[in-house]
Amino acid sequence: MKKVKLTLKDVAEKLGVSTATISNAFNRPDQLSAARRDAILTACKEIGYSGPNKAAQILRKGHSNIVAVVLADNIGYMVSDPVASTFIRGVSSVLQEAGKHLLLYAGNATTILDVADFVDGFICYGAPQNTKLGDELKQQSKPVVTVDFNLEGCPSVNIDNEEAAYQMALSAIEEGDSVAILGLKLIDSPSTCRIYDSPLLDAETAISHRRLDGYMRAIQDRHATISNDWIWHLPESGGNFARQAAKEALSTTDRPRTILCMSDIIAIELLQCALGMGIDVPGELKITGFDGIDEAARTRPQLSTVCQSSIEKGQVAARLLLAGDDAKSEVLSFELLSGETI
Amino acid sequence: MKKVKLTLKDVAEKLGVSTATISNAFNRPDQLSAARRDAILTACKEIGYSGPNKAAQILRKGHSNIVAVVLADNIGYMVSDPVASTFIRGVSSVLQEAGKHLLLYAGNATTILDVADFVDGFICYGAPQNTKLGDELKQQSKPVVTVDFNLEGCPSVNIDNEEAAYQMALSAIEEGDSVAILGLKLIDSPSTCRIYDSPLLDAETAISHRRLDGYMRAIQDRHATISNDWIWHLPESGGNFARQAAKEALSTTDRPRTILCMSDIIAIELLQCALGMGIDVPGELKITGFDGIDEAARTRPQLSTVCQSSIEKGQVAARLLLAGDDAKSEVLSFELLSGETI
DNA sequence: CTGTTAGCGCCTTCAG
DNA sequence: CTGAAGGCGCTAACAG
Repeated sequence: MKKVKLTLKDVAEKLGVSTATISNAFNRPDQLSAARRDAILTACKEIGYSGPNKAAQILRKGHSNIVAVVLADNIGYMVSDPVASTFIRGVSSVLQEAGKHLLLYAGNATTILDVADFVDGFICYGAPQNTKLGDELKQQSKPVVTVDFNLEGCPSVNIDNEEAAYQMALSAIEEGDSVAILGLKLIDSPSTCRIYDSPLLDAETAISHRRLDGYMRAIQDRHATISNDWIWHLPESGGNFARQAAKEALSTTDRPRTILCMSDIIAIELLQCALGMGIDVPGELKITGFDGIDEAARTRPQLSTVCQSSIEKGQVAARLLLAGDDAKSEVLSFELLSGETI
Repeated sequence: MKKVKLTLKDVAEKLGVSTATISNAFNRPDQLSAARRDAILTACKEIGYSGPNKAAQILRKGHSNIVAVVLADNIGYMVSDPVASTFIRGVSSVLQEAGKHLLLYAGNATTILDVADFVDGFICYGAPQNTKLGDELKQQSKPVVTVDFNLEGCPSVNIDNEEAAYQMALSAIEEGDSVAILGLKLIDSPSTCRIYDSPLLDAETAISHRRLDGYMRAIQDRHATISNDWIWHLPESGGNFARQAAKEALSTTDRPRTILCMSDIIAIELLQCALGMGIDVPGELKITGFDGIDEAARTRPQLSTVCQSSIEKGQVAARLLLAGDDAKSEVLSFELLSGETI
């Protein structure tokens, strides 16, 4: 209906008051009497003025109430991943309560600078696939909170991945077992493969390597055996990557006694594969997962895994970002779910 | 590192050219020689100027490259719903390619006006839970595309829900069958219940009612029987709503021969429930779903359902929005998947 | 091809 | 409580 765009100035004229008063009526109730304010507000509603233009406010005030959530990968994949979507759910609940908006950003985007100017901050879920984004994030001036990885100088939300992996592996492995690992992104390759001697990626910060460290420590403590051709790299949890790796791992002539999986999605795929091949779990093969997604509790036999609360991660990350400068990194707790696969 | 924020003017001074030239170097390559442009761009990179401030551009140009996707419900629920997240995936793929950003908006938000000023348009997935948003959407001036429902004057993306439901029901129901329906949001209630004589919601536009119409037409054509205490209202697909309704429907003394479900999520829940009670499907009970989610193809027995491509819906919706004024509504095709539950 | 100018719509002193 | 004024940082005309 209304196609004319009213400005603050128009309204001020029409009501015969100063622009400052209108502005204050909307933004600073303490600057004028309640009666006056009410009168103005209702008058505005009648003329069809819904408040100061947001684009102008963003420029003038320097903030927008928009928070960018930078996902590790493309948006499509991330949104259908149960762990990531649960995380987003956590973030959005806190943001919505705080009246902030949620801009979804792909980790494979070319740059982040095209939103850095107007966004109020970044929540970064997993190391962005495009590593350049990490640098840009450091260069720009808006606050950043990272989750499941670290960026120099930014508060982060994590669990102790090394310890979680260690405990999980320790409870799965028995003295002298032969072990294989279905990992996440360990090396720089777009497809499923064993790592062999490939140079490891970001060995210090990536959660996949923290988990790997934990697994290896447990393997040593248990005097179990593994070699680098029994460690698989998976570019991501989803799709066929897990199935391929599962097939490979199960068709080795000397099949491992225990397979440690860095995500539940992978573990579930492996479990289905194994059962399909008539392998007895856990009699002939033990399997562990990681994450504790809902579906893991519904598998038969029930998956043994590490539970971490993605929703809490999201909430904490959002709160850290909103807290501003005095935000300090948090390490969240995890819990072993001893199912029936070990 | 760099904490000083350079402005276009600063840069122009530093390089000894006019501000317009710098602006043109970034925005309108045709306005200056390639050599000059290159020189300027590299100089900018050196001083650490990454381009014109976006907030200012939004104000000045009147657009932001941000598209709001308004979900029916709260963001958290929507993101974990397989149908919705697939839709989002479709939208995001097109937007990303077009260099647009994706702002996720909850359908239960209080207002939409706080982004209308700077967003380039709205894609509305399902009727927003907060019905006020629909009115606001019409009042404001940015383009809107609706999906799975209609808003006066806005292009929309739909399938022919009535016809799809009709065909699905027709192939499930046999002469004289007794039928029940597990529906979606049919009346105004926050919990699962039978509709009885409650006033129907938005009867003309809501997809749930189009589907209901289709079901009823098939029931009539087959001389089958149903009554309004055999039609369930579910506030949403997820959670326990489906389980509750399934239990109710299966525990009636005179159990229906056929149950038509308005989503696969509901149908799968019903199927599990029925199997758990030892009911033979489809021998004693026939079930149909709606949507064609991946999981539906994996149930045992395989679910009979209506397949629609959510990803395509998302892509089409995004393209319609980007097309601007000459966008016209589209009706997408569907397909019956005759599984083993009828 | 380059420089100048007038806003985009608002918020915030500051003096009244 | 009001009115005027100076930008926030940029772009699109228009001159040159």
